[in-house]
Order: sequence, then structure tokens, then C-alpha cells
Amino acid sequence: MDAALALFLEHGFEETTVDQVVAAAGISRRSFFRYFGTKEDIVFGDLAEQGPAILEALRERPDDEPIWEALGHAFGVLTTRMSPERGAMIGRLVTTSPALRAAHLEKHLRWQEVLAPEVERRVGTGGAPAGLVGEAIVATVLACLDAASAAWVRQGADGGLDELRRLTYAALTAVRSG
Amino acid sequence: MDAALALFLEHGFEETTVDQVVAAAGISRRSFFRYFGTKEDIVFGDLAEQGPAILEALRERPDDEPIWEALGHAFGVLTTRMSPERGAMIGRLVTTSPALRAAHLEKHLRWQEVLAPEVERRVGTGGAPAGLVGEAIVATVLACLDAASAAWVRQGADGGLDELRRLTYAALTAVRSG
DNA sequence: TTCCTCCTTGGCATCGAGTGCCAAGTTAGC
DNA sequence: GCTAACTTGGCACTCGATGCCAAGGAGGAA
Repeated sequence: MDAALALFLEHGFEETTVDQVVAAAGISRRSFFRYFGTKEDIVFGDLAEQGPAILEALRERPDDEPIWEALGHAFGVLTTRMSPERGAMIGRLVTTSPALRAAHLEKHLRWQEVLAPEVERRVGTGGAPAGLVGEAIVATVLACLDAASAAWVRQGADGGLDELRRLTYAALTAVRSG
Repeated sequence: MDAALALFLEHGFEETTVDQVVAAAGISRRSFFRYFGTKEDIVFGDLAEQGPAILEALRERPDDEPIWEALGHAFGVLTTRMSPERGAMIGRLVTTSPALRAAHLEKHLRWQEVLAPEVERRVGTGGAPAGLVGEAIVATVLACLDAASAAWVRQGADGGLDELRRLTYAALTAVRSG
């Protein structure tokens, strides 16, 4: 991972081939694909599989807490498993590579599937078809998180993860009162 | 396109190779890739390039119209360029193929880039860093549109595009008042 | 130690998407 | 009927990804 990320940051993600990565890491191509299902997995690590952890954090929030705050706290568990430096690096890579952006969004969809039922249990369907409200709410939070991440990266990841949280909150406020 | 879509619907998108498509269509592999940059482009056609058309539709809405309604009408131009049948087919394929889903989201990002500045011109930045509010709002509308599309496909695309619009409206309402 | 077993590793062949290059054919204009 | 411009297809190649199999190394049981 270290070898790969260094190469990605220097030459770009698409421009770096897996062969270069394995050469730098001193392992075989075949072994690489045993540990990383895809080239994108190097960047995201086990982030895509954190859905259940986020769900658990959401379940621990009191039922009468507004859903937006509850989700904000739930996604907070990600920050405890990631340094601001790693977050900034992922953000920078994601904004410069379409392939990574697509994988990033796929990861969000995986989280969405896991979280939507619990969200809908809390807020109810409001008469809409099952699944609609839960998915819409989770997707909105993730959309605001992405917009905030982009702005955070644009300003050089200044202010660390607290600033990212502040930007996310600002985005959600704008969406919910605009 | 017709040959490919028939194969996709019958055998699935990932399971169908480009070689099968070009064999069915009676053209060469090389010519195929001159007209479709990627396999995914068969499904989405010129949809990804409709950003400017949506932007123009947004510009024609009065400045004092609430941004949500304005965006709702702007995205309406897509329905005028697509039959309900094609919409339902795209929706069905997208929900069953990760690769298509990724391309679908990439397309949304392209729209987002085009629309966000105009949205932010209308609503202002609200003191947040430039770009944040515009991106967040457009991304939220697209998130609700996706959730609505998924629900619409789940119920068999019943009720046509009017029903899809209704579901999108319901999702946005839930998000903005939940 | 010796033997057996399990797991890791790497090499090889293969597939599928996508691209550059070039030659042949087709169309359009004069 | 000639030429120029464009279209088509074949070929070779790159790169990501996967299945299969053989060669090792670690560890336990006798």
C-alpha cells in the first residue's frame, strides 16, 4: 500500500500500472490481486466494508435524536479509523481520477444499502413506497459529505477533520433550508 | 444499440461481451469502439452530454422560483428526450450491474459540474466556501432522483414518468422536512 | 528428525475492454 | 473517370483481472 500510494501521488492513479506497483513492492502480480481485488482497493482499503460499523454507531444513537445528527455521529466512526492525512490523500486522488471517483461512489452505495433500513425504521416511510425515504436521506447525507470533501480538498484540507465536519454541516444546512 | 440492449436484457450486462454485441450487430469490433467509447455508452447513449441542455432549461426558469422546483423542471427536459420504456430499461439494467451503476453516477457528476455554478448564483454561498452549496444542492436532487428511480423500477415502472416525478417529489419532501 | 498437511506464493495462460496504426474500400466533389 | 476525404476493418498491443497448478515454507504429530 505504501509503495502504491507513493507512486499514485507522484505519477497519478491511471498512469501507474499494477506492474509498477508490484515491482516497487517486491511481490508478484498474482499475489497482489489476492490481497487487493482491484487496483482501486489499494486506495480505499477496508473502507467499503465499514458499512456495518457505521450502522452499529447509528443504532447506538437515541431514537428521538434528529436523523441528521444521528447520521452525522454515525459517520463519525470513520474519522476514528482514518487519519486526516489519509483522508486528505484519498480526497486528492479521488478528485483527479474518474476510476477512483466511480469506486468511491460505489462504496457509498454499499453503505447506503446497509444504512437505509435503519434510517427508515426511525423516520417512517411517510406514505411513500418502502425504501424510498431511507435511501433518499442517506444518499443526501453522503452527497453533502462529498460536496464538503471536495471543498475541503480545494482549500488544502486545512483545519483537519473538524473543518470537514463543519463543511458537511454547512452543506446539510443549505440543503435543508435553501 | 438495439442488438446490444436485447442481449443485455436477456443475458445481463457484464455477461455480454463486446464481441457478442458486434457479432449480433454485424459490424467489426473496431468500428464499435469508434461509435461507443465504452461498453457502458451503449446503454446511456448521449445522456451524459445532456448537461448543457439541462442548464439551459434551468436558466429559463424565473430567478425567484424556489431552487428545488426550478431544478425539478430543468431535469424535466430529460423526459422529453426519452421514452418511459427506455427509462425503465435503463433503470432495470443499472440496478443489476455495478459497472453500469458506476457509469451512471459518473454521468451525474458531469451534470453536477455543469449545473452547480448556476444553482449557486441563484441561492448564494451562504458564507460557505465557493462551490459547496451549489454542489450539495444539485447532488441532493440527483440523490433523490436516484432513490425515486430505484423505487420506481421496484414497482415495475408503473405509472410512467409522471409517477417517477411524483416519487422524486416525495423523496425531496422527506429530505427537506424529515 | 521425519513426515504429512495447510497455507502462501508465483508463474503461466487466458479473457475482456480499450487504443494506435495502417491498409482497403466507399463516398463525394469536380 | 479521377482525386480527395471519410469510413471500415484487421492486427497487434496494453492493461486489469481470473483460473489453474506447481513449488515452497510453517507448524504439528509421530
